[in-house]
This record gives sequence, structure tokens and C-alpha cells, in this order.
Amino acid sequence: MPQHSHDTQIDESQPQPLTKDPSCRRRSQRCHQAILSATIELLEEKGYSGVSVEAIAARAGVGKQTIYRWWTCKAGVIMEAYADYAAKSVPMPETGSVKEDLRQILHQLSTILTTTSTGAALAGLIAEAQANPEMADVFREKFVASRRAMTRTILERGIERGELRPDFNMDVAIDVTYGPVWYRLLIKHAPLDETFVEELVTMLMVWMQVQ
Amino acid sequence: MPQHSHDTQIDESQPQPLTKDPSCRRRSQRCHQAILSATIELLEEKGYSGVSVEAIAARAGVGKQTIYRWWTCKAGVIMEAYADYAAKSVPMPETGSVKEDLRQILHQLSTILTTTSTGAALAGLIAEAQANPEMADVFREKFVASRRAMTRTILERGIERGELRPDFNMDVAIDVTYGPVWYRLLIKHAPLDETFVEELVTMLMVWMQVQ
DNA sequence: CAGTAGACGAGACGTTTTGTCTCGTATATA
DNA sequence: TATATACGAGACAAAACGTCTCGTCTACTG
Repeated sequence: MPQHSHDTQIDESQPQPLTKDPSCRRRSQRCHQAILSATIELLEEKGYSGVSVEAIAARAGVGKQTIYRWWTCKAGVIMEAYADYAAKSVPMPETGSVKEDLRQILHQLSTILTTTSTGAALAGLIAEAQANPEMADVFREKFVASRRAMTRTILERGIERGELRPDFNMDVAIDVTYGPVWYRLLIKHAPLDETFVEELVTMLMVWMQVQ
Repeated sequence: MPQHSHDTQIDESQPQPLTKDPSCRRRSQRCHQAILSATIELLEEKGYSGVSVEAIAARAGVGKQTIYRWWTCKAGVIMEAYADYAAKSVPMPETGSVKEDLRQILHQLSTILTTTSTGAALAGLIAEAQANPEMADVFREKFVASRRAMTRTILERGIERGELRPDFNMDVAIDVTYGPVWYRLLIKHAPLDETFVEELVTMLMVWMQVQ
């Protein structure tokens, strides 16, 4: 039977995970859920920087050590708390039209970022990732990579169908799709609204589509 | 003669400034410069999160109170330390071609973000702004607004010359210009290089120019 | 040419948060 | 039923923030 990672210092070579052995059978499901729920509640009430591990523990009716037993830091808890949001909100659209697919993706993303606490959570996680390269790795993998991969698929399908030119830079296209969204989320100089999404999609299509 | 703001609590209605009365004649120019230099040194050595007020004070050979006398928080010091970089690096290009103007702007921005510690500094400041709305205001004003205004001028000139369509959304166009750059700076999934800038400018022009 | 206000270096201090450690208790597996 | 181990509670050290108070030095002011 494998020992738990908090007993022996393994995991030193790999990019250190932000959670520890979540498959252990003896883990209390009640605690696990209480911690994640308390995290989301606190983030909604006080914003990312208002969440502390002690506050989570108190709200969840849990000892602080119970949190540190299963996660390596606060960001790990918050990531897991919002991983569901992020995962569930990425259904691959397949309307037959690249423009409509992109519209759906960006509409859903901007909606979830502005109408739930997910926007504040992700902004805080990006902020934290600036000080913590391991966190940055996990963040990219968990919240960025899947959306980028999905968008890539959509665009490649568009090229195969002859809807899009085959010679634009795919990585840059994906950056142009998401970059402006994150930019408005983080800088907050203008709202992430429908007009914005519509203009963005239109612009992308003008660039990428067969003339 | 006006009292200093740290003696009486004025500045409560306005967005609280991150510096305090920098015009005072009795301020030691030696300290001022030593603090800003130490800040940049430390940020280059240890990154944004490795900079502490105590470390700045020690490196500058200065009392901690001397820092808090003139700035309200660490972020204020870092902003002032990099304000010069940001300001000096925005010469308005005027080549007569929108594409060339944009190319110059983005080339210069990406160069300064990747070859100096300015990139790490701004990423850290954006991170900090997520937890501090007043900081966010100052950041937008100091590091975002001037570039946006300049870009707006360039695009408006292009419209006047008949080089650009008059009917694209100006704000979104500026977001598409800078959003992908910040996105790569903060997420670090791909480099901020020449290819990227070139593709981005090309895409913008395809969208905005008269067909 | 003094006198004085105020900036300065040094560092103690209280606060907050992090992450570790150690109890005694409760619970699930064997 | 026995044992391992997760749990709640909370003490603890370390780090950083921001405030406060010394005694010193310097630059305006009369």
C-alpha cells in the first residue's frame, strides 16, 4: 500500500501537485465537500484576497490541518473548488459554422466570468500564479489548455470544410480569441458584454475566413 | 502652507493616491532615488513576490518609515520605479502607415516586457491590482490608458486618411491589439516574440483596412 | 548666525497570515 | 474487536505589513 505524500517527501522531481493523494479511501467526503463549499461562499462574499485558510476551516467547521493534509496551499483549494465550473462550462459546440461555434464558446465564457464568482476566482488565481510557477503550470493545464484545445479543433474543422483559410497562425488565432477576454477581466477597463463578444467573433472571422 | 497628507486624513473622497505629496521640498532626493533603484534591483534579482518593503529599505540603506512616509504601500513604490520605463517607452510613431505604426508600438512593448524586468513588474502589479481596486485605478491610468489613447489616435488617423474602414469598434480593436500581448505575458503559454507581433498586426489590418 | 521644524536611520511593536506540529477523539477497515 | 489514521482544536514559529517612537541631522527662517 503506498504511503501518503505528506509522510515521505516524494513528488520532488515532478511539478509539485497542489493536492495530495485525493484517492485515499479514508478521506472524509463530508469534510472535502464542506471545504470546497466554504471556499466558494467566502470567495463570493469577500473576494479572492479575502479568503484565508483559517477562514475556510472555520466556515467549514474543520481543522486547519485537514485542509493542509489534502492540499498544499490555498490556491489548490480554490482551483479545485472552481475546477467543476470550468470543466462543466466547456461543452464542445458543433453547429457546423465556425462563427457560431466561436460565438457560443465566448458567450458562455464571458457569461460565467461575469455572472458568477468564477471571474473573481480566476483573476485571483492568475494573480497568484505570477508568484508561483507550479501554480501557473496547474492553472494553464486546468483552466487554459482545454479551452485552447477545443478552439483548435473548431478551427481545424473549419479549415477542413474550406470555411477558413489554411494559412493563418493557429496559436495566434487562439490568443486573439481569448486574450482580449482575459484582458478585460483583469484590467476591468470595459465590460465583458455581448457587444464585445460579437465584435470579437466578427473580427476573427474576417481575418480567418476564405476571402 | 498645506499640511502633509500623512498628518491629517485628507484624500478620503478621491481615489487614494499611492504616493504622498512628492513635491515637498524637504524630501531627500538621495533617499528617493536609492529606494527606486533598490526596488528595481530586487525585482530583477528575486521577482515581484520576492520584493518586501523591509528588503527595499535595507538595500537602499534607508529606514522603513522613510518609505511609508512617501508611499502608501509596496505597490506604489514599484509603480513609481517602473513609471519611467513605461512612459519613456511610448513615443508616438508617425510613419504614415497604420500597419507600420502598430508594428512599432507592439514591437517596442513586447521587447520591453521580455528583455527587462518590466514584464515581471507589470505582471505582479496586475496581480496585486486584483486585490486592491485603488491600485487597479492607478495602474490603468499609469500603464494602460496612455497606450490605449495613443493607439486610438493612430487608428483615427488611419480612418481619416481612408486607410481604415470607419465602422469597426474602436475599443474592441484596441483590446485586440493589447489583449493577446497581456495574455501571453500573464499565462506564459507561448513567447512574446517577433512572429507573434507580426501575425497580430497582420490580423488587425485585415480586419480594419478598407477591403 | 542661531533656532526650529521636520526628514532621516534604526528598530521595537502589534497584527495578520501561512504552514507545521501535537494533542485527544472519532471512525473506518481488517 | 483491534488498530491505524483522519479528524477538530489550537499552540507555535516565521514572515511581512504597517505603525510608532526614539535620537540625529539638515535645511529653512528669523
